[in-house]
Amino acid sequence: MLSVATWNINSARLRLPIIEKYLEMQGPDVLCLQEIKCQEHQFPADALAALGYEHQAICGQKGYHGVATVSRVPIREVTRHDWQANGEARHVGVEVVDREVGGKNVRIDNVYVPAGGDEPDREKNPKFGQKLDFLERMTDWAKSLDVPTLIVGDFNIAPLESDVWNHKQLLKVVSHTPVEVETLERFQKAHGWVDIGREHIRDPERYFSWWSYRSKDWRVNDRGRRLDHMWASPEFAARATGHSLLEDARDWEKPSDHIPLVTEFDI
DNA sequence: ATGCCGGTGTCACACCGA
Repeated sequence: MLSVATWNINSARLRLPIIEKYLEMQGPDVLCLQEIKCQEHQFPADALAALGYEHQAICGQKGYHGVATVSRVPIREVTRHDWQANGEARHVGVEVVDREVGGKNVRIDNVYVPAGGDEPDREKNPKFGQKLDFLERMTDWAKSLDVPTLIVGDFNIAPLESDVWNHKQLLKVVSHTPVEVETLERFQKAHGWVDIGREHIRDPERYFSWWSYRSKDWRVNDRGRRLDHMWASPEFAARATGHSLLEDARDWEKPSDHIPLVTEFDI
């Protein structure tokens, strides 16, 4: 049994109390955090180790972005890709020690895809181009993968109509534009990734993982999007036995605007 | 719904999120 969770935490330091609450409540074997918003030496490593998450791979930077994978089962950091080619901390890849699928140790890649700015036009908005380029480099990486891999994190794209509160209203909003969805589809096809979330909560059922801070009464208005994902190699995904969301976490004290997702595997 | 919120960093604001 191996359980893996992903959560865009929007500051690991500010939200240490709810990280601890989550780990004590759900106790996944591995937790992948995005937007830790700190440098590696500022990450609350000791507090998480005290809860049993002593194996850690942290890729941070000052103030923004940053990812960390913490685990209570042994992991080995294997890569940090700079898929945006600008030095930002948006990926860390680990191997899970002695957990095999098809005779090979499984890998978990934790990624924070760039948001992409406001305007969905790479001529007017360089950040949008950087987001697409990031995904193209991820796709090149995926083509060469030869180990069972789980890639999780904030993809900052809600690909399906049922992944957003209003498909038509969001067609020109970055995160749900056709060009982003097509670019993500090319990534998916490059490795045959299985969208584990949608294997368990099937389209067209509502499935959101993020609600803006700006919309009051998030539960009433429910203007959410599915920006966070857990995608696995086919043979790895076949071992998934369960998948769930923790919507209640959006109402915790000083909440993140994202909620945690977790998948259990028979490994 | 281009923001009514909410992070960080440096010191009243900028910049970022999506």
